[in-house]
Amino acid sequence: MGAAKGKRVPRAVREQQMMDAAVRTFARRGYRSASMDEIAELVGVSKPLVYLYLNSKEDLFGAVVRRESAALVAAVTAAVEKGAAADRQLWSGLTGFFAHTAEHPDGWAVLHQQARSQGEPFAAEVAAMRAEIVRFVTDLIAAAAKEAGCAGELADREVAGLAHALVGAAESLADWVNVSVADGISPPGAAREAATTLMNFAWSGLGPRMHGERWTPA
Amino acid sequence: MGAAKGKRVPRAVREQQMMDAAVRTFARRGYRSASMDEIAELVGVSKPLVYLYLNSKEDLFGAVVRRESAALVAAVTAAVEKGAAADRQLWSGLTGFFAHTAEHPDGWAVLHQQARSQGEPFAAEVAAMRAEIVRFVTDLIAAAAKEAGCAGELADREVAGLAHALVGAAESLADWVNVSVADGISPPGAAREAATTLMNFAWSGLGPRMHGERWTPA
Amino acid sequence: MGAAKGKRVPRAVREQQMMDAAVRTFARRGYRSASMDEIAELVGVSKPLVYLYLNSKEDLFGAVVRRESAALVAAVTAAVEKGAAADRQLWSGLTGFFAHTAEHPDGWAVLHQQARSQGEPFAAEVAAMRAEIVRFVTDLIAAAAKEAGCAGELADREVAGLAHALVGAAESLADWVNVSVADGISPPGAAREAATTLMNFAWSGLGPRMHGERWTPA
Amino acid sequence: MGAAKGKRVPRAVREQQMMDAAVRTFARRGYRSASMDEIAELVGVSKPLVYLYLNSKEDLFGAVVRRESAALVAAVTAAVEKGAAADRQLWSGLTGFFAHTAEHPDGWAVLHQQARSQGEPFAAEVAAMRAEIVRFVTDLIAAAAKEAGCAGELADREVAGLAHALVGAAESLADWVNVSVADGISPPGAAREAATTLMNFAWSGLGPRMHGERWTPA
DNA sequence: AATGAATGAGAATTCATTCAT
DNA sequence: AATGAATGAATTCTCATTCAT
Repeated sequence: MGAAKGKRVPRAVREQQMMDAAVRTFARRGYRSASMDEIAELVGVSKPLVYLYLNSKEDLFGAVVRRESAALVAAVTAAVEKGAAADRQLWSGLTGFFAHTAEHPDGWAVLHQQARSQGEPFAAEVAAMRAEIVRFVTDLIAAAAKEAGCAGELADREVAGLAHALVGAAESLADWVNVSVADGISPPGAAREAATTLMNFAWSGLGPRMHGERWTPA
Repeated sequence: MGAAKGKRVPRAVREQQMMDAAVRTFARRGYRSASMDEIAELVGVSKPLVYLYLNSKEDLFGAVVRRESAALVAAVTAAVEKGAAADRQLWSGLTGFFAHTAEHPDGWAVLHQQARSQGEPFAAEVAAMRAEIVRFVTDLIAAAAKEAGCAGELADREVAGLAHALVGAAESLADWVNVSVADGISPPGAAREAATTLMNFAWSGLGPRMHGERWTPA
Repeated sequence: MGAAKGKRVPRAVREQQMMDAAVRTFARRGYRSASMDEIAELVGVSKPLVYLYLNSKEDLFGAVVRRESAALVAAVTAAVEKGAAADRQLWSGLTGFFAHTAEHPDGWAVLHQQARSQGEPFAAEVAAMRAEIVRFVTDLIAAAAKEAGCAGELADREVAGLAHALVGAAESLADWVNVSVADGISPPGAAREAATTLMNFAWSGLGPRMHGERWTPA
Repeated sequence: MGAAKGKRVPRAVREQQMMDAAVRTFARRGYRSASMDEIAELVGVSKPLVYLYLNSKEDLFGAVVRRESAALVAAVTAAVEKGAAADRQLWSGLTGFFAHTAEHPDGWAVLHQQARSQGEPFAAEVAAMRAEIVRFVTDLIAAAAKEAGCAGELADREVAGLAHALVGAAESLADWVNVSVADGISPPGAAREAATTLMNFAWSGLGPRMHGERWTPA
């Protein structure tokens, strides 16, 4: 892969190529095992150029983490149908999430598996991004509770717990979908299917679900 | 530090000491960054002895992963109230899971964060263990469906998806609980609380929950 | 920083700017640690321009050494009161030496500390310059001896030794004065003071000095 | 050269071998240009062993500087005839200095040329050692002045200046002797000759010397 | 049961230097 | 007169691993 070997590419473009290669390499090898040599070779460029543009392995990883974080948040944000009912907003956001992770499995692996298992600079960065999403979900749950006229039934801590559970469930499903799909089935359908399954689980609950009740996007 | 520096310790004991040190080191540094030097020093023995007993870093990590996997599965299995209703079994298993991860944060970190982000030998091992748990949950859900007289309502794939979602939610909650508790609240109570929160989420669903419905262990 | 960033500067001027930056950088970092990047940045031009004008790091250092050598020799030569008595000539030359090294500490550091500790091309260059000064001093001592009617008392080798001692004493005093003065006392006065101290030491000797004898410029 | 290639040498011995090789290499190449590879090869050992024992290039250089500093101070101290007259003490100390620098030219080069031109950690260390010697000389001059009944004639600052001049003269002569002798003439005689020349210069002064006066050790 | 001595193989990082414009 | 893009060649340092006792 790695960019047609044409020489003299402008810096901004090269930097993106380098980050692309880095995402791929970090996802496959892990932060420590990935070598700057491999990344440079993947871009079709010498190592010093990578250092000239991105300073160090640590900086490169940081830049990658930030870029992928921002992309994920942007994808989810863009997918949410603002103004809709809380459950509908949740469902659309989840659809965006599953679609994005399916389309960018390496970016997702860097965020979810590599960055979190590295020490403080990176784990914290991803944790912050995740906290942002958890907060979004928390707000939606609280909003839904208010809409439903539920007063005080749900303690703040329980809402937070539910949000964490929901986000964790989504992450787990994303992995499962990506693994079981590999790269065959159409992502759009799969993303909506996964989001619906999750809403059925989270919104309706397993108990009611067993009596044939089901949550639907409509 | 760690083990008392008395010499001439029997092999079986030394091996456990080494694995203890390895769990701690791998959890804190990650597989690649952890050094055999640090592990040996933590045990208070020389590196060659670690190699004599555990062969290689890879083997040591594998042994650690297997030991921690087995311990986790054993803890969950032991906690399940066999013969009880499906939801009660689920709840008791989750309680065991939360209690174990809270008591063994390093072991849980090795399994959940480190082993999964390493290449094939280890990721597969953890995946197998996880699959075992997912299958257990899947069976419980299916059993509950049968109990409820739900026929064909739940496709196999959907059940599998729900199980994955539930397991992911549990993992996420485990991290959240361990972080937010640090080492303050009593773990037993925290584990039951987390399990209950998760059952409320998973079994009753967010929708019903908002109208005051709540799942209880009793 | 450094030179105003105006473009299109004539070559001769740019070359001096580059050598100025080089003197400063070599003095502070040493030959090996100084980087062409830093020098170029200090001038406010790109590295290729430095190479275009000065060929290589080695050439640049050589040019700097030669320029600073010549400047030092010129300063001393200009300060010597030709035709005066030998001791008076020596004193005036020393005054010029101390004044120059105080005014050009970076140039002096490059000559005295950096160039001498580098390999053959540069150490030899500085040694040649130093030899020139030693010869000048040697001649002065020989002349003084002749004036004093001292015949054969002083072997050539001893005169050479005395000259080397005197030059070394001057170098040492130059460092001491520059350090202890930092940038406080007026350099002109300091230079004359140092020269007088040294003449007292070298010409009168410590023994006589202790009985109140003292050498004076007049 | 470098130690018979026999394997399994005790650590303490190896460390000395490494420092010997380092002195030689640093003296010839300079701190920056010397490579750990070359040092290791000179010892007949692999690079990792050098790092295992001496930590880093910086630490190795520091260890070398401290060892050579201590050796020089010890040599001078041992050579001083305690209790003798001030000039005699000075002469004997100088003899020790010239003998030591002649016997350990690489050590002297590391101290005088390399360490001083490196940045703060090392330059300061050598400066401290040198200051110790300057103080010793200062005290001798002051003592001589007191012996001579010279009261207040010599200001403290002038004494300090004279001491600096004397030390610088000695350093310069050491270089000159080592260069002009290379490794031919008997060092003991050369050291005494250099010391005597310097005492003639410093103690009697050039002026008196020209009238046939001469300082003698006796 | 245990260790001091030693290394092969790599990894990140830096730097003087050139090419094409 | 001047520069953005690019690299070959080191160099420091680390680590899993073994040997001889």
